[in-house]
Amino acid sequence: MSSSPGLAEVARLAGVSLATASRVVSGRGPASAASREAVRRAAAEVGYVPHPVASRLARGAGTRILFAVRDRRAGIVHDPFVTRAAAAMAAAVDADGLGVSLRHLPLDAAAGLERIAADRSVAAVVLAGHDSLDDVPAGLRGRFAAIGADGLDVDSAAGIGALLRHLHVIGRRRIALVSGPAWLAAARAPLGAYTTLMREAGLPIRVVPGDFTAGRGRLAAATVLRRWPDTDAIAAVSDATAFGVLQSLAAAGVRVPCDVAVTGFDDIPVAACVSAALSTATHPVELIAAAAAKAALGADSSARLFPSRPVLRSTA
Amino acid sequence: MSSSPGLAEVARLAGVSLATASRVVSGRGPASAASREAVRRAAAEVGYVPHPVASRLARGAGTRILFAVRDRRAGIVHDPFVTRAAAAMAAAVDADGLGVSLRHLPLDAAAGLERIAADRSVAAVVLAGHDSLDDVPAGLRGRFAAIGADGLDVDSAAGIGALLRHLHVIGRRRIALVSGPAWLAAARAPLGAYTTLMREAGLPIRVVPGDFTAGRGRLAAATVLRRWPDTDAIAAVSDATAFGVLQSLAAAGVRVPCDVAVTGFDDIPVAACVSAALSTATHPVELIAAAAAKAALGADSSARLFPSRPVLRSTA
DNA sequence: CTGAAAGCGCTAACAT
DNA sequence: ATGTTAGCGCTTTCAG
Repeated sequence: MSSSPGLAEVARLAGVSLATASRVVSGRGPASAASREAVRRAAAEVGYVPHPVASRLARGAGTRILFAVRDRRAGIVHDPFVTRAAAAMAAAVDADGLGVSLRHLPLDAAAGLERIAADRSVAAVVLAGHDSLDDVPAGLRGRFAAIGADGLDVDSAAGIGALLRHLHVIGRRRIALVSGPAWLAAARAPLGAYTTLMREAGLPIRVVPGDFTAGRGRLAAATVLRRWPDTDAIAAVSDATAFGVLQSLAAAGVRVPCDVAVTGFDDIPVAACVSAALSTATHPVELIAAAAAKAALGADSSARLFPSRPVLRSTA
Repeated sequence: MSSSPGLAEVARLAGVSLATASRVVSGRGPASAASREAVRRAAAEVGYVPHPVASRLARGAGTRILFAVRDRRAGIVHDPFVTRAAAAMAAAVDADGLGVSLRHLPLDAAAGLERIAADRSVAAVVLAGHDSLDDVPAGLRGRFAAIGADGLDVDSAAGIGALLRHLHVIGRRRIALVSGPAWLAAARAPLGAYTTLMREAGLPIRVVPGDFTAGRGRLAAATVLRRWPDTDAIAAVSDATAFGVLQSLAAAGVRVPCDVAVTGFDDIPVAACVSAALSTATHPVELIAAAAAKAALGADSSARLFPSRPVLRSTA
């Protein structure tokens, strides 16, 4: 009933050395079937729970994976996609006894990456928003991955392609694309897919640049309507952009999908819900979560009840 | 130019003992101004970067804070609110060299909590979805916080109250509430606020239970319309519910806000955008993020390009 | 294949 | 206030 049986306890009970017990439990290094069995049994008997922190310290490995997001705005860490990703990682590494931390990196990330490489508590790094991987320090070699710049990304060309084909199938022949910003590497694939497919089908190319936001989606739709009034479909490269397009079309009295069909990309949760600009009240989830983390760590913050502010829009 | 100067190096350079250096650097324990200064200088000189993992191992503290969400569905870890919270924590603990991991706990969480308490890699725990804190093991005492059950929550009573007052100001007198499930502690505050305010204002009480989802919002709105046809406002306790209400009203030909005003709660990002059910394509952010985490940790997964599936709804 | 021993980098008594 | 001395729990050469 001691606090927590360690590997030493297990080794003694199994009649082997600490080293052997370690080899068996961690699965690295040789071990005879006999001792393997003995250690297994002993571990089960005393209810051995490994201590990842000790293990990692001994190995010189860190205990957290750092999710570093490069962006102009520090608020990027609250971006829905970033949070989805961070949470997914946090769930993914749980079983390994690791955690993930999230960090915003300004555009000139070189220095930031050096500091990360020097931090021995960092087991590995996941980068996002890094178009070029040239500035990744050597110290990170072998222990980082880059979403969106490393072949590690959604197959947006195929996704957009499937949607464009669908539009063609339902008879649309004058399809416009609201693309991502031209300078963004991640925006090339959808644009390429669009261009290729339109050419193959002998259809006109109608591209208006966007930036993944609803605001630019609104502008883009207006531009499309003005420049090519006979457009019968608009494909946007993000759901947010599509929402903007829809708003713009509604304002112009264009019926969807009879007059103009619209497609987005992402399938964010609300994509399935219609809505009007909603009157509501804020819910400071981030503040509360951060406070909870601090509180759990022992810092007794005074604030326990967080204010909610009404946000009045068009429904009330 | 050695790999990483340790505290020993700093201590030697500062001409003090390891212990003193530790005291200064960690800030715990006494230290004369003189040695404090010496250590500071030495640390800066060699570019000392503390090793949180070693520190925490020596202290017997864990290296991650575990966000444990109790719910019926394992998919709760992808809930937008959960991800927002998890990401916010991950950003909050970054500076401390800690990480956060995310875990789903089934409804009979007792066993799960025991295991968490026994895991020495866990520095602290943040609980969500735990209405009662009776089943929290003693081993977690002093190192956990509970969102929603510990006074650590949004002030929803005030938030809803402000909205209701607004509705009253704009002349609404027959206000219905789509509440949360009756058995949920978190649902009591909004309901209480509503009841109190309606009574004080001498207005009728019209409550229909919901469950925070859009689906129940739709049903609830229909119920309201049938039961109290003269209702001129519907307050929902979540934005998702409000979206459902809006859909239902639109289907019934009720104009918003002229006929019926609607309010939600949460201010989720899309609350400001209108939309029709959108045709789009999936974007498996979670899969990619999890793969990225694994890849960063050295597991060479084969999948690098993740499939996107078209989701056809009403706009195309 | 196995064991003894020397750490990983820092902290915490205890004594001075 | 400071130094000495054991560890934290596990890994890993290096012999045997």
